[in-house]
Amino acid sequence: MTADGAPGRPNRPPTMKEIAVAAGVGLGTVSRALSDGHHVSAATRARVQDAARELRYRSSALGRGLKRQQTDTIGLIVADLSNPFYGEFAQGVLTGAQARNRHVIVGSSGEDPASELDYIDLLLEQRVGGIIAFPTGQNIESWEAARALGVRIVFADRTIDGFDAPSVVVDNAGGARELTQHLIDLGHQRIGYLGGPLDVSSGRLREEGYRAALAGAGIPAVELLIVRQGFIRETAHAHALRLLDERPSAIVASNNVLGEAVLAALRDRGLRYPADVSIAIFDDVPWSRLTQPAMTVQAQPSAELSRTAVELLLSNEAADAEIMLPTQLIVRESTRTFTSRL
Amino acid sequence: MTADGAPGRPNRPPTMKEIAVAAGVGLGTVSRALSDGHHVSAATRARVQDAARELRYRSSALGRGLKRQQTDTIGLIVADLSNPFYGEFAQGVLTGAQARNRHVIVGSSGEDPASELDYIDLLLEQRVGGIIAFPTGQNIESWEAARALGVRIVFADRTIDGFDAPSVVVDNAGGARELTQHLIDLGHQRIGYLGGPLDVSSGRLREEGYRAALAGAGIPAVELLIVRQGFIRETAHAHALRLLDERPSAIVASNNVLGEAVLAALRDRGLRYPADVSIAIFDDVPWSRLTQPAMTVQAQPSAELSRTAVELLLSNEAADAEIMLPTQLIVRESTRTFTSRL
DNA sequence: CTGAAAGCGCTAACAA
DNA sequence: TTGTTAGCGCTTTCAG
Repeated sequence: MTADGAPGRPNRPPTMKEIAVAAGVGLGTVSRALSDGHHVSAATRARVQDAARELRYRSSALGRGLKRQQTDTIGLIVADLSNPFYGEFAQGVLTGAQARNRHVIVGSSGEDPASELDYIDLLLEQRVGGIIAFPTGQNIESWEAARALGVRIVFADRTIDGFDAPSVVVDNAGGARELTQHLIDLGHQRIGYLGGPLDVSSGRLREEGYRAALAGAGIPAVELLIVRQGFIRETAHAHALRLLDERPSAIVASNNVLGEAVLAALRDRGLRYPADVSIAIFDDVPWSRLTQPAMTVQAQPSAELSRTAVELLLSNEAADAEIMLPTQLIVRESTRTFTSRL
Repeated sequence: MTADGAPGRPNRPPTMKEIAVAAGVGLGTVSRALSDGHHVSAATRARVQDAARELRYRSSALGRGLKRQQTDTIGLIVADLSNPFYGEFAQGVLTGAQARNRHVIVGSSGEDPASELDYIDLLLEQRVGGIIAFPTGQNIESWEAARALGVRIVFADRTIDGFDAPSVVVDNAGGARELTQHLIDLGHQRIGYLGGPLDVSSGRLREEGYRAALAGAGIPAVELLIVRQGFIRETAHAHALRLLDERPSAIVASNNVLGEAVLAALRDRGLRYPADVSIAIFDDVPWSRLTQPAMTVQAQPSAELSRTAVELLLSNEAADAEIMLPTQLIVRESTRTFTSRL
């Protein structure tokens, strides 16, 4: 009725040796019977398994890891789990890991290199077998060190110059360019851009895509219309307001959080979209089709992104394998033909 | 210039023994110098630390955990990381854990007891020190077993009948009641409810709150207006449509994903809110203020929820400590006075 | 303050 | 097929 052992006092789980005694076999036999099952007679194996079940045996990943000098652990470093993009990605990684009998230590860097470094060290201490990360772009030496230690590194969404790791990214430049081009096709010229920092490759490439579209149409880039910030919620609102005050006729927001900020800023200023300003967002999230009008977005295949990242981690792709996934432009109602105000 | 050691071949990280040799001291001294630093002369400690830095020493959590028979690992089992509510919660746990030099193995059960069981077993194998979970309500025996093994359990948002664990919840019943009462105060009588499963305590309590509000106002509960489903995205849309077809004048959605589904269903049916039907959502998310009209919600203090969960896990509160956090009704524009159609 | 040694639970190599 | 043994890296006695 009650739990076995003295309740209240933390019980130690049974060890293999105890199973061996209970089953009347040697230690090695238990190990074999419980793992591959090779080199053990069916009868013995059954006896061992019975004993293990009886005593509620739980193998110790600690002992196994120490002996084998490797673990089944995957490290995942995202930028911010409260951003649904990372949430979906992490969910995908978890699902993939569970299917392969692995578990995941998750870290969230907040785009802060110091925090990222913390996590790298931590994961190394845990002797993880591999790490999937959205790198901040710093800490190259630690990434090198990790790899030198035999830890497989896979970068998602971003790459780092000077450090080749297998990576899976979306076509950031192409996607941003297409998004901007869509606005240009609608007749917009004064197109604002609310973007992330340039030292993150995805941020840089999206801005390049934006600029490329402008250049392709012969529209000069106006620096006042290009506002950069940290991809982070905190400061986004103020930046969005600043951008709005430059009176663009359309705005490209380079991720979903920034898109939220633009909408909030719009509301603050009493402006309406797409009447007063067209809005296009890089990154799709569930709410984008719920707003009235619904948002025009460049969707990223987040499920495929995470699935590919896990595959890449567990496969033997070369270090310079860079898989690029296409984005998909979804035109809804937040963008419309430019009409001069007044 | 290149990494030390033969590049390409997975290098083994240096062990304490190697540090000991390099620093010309004994193994035990290295351990002491690198951990508490007690019982070691300042000079020796400095020498050891230098050697450790020199050789890029990374302690092995495996060795330490095996010897100490405990780890700094925290297990976290949520229902679905792609749901922003869990994303925010997980982010909070990660932040709290990092501040306390702990790391987190995250699992996502998808509300599936079998998956939850998988994760419990896995975390037990890893010899985690504690687990924070949104329990499915099943697997009581495994929770018991975990506790018997000395693993501290903290439940978040939900409790399980028949298993007392320290827990932090929000006032689900009170919050749902208040949300429903708000609708009643606006003159609504035919109030639909889109809810979660009854075997999850938060789902059950929210429905009870809804029913209590109705009962308090002398409004009979109409079972056709009460639609239950899995708190999950997949089937939510169809259920929302079904509920809409019952022609309620107002709807309570019992979490943010269900709220999304209601909005999408509304759009499908060509209905408008709050003109055709008032909408109130349990659970606040960033997009709720971005829709036009903005959503009336019952906000949960997710930051406080996760912070409390971590504190509870790391403290020594009694097993039956149940901390209940208040929710906050935020009335926006999606609810309005009932006016008979036609 | 410091060194030596035992042993945590497990796997793998070697004997039998 | 099975038992025995060594040892993974670390902490923690116990001597000195």
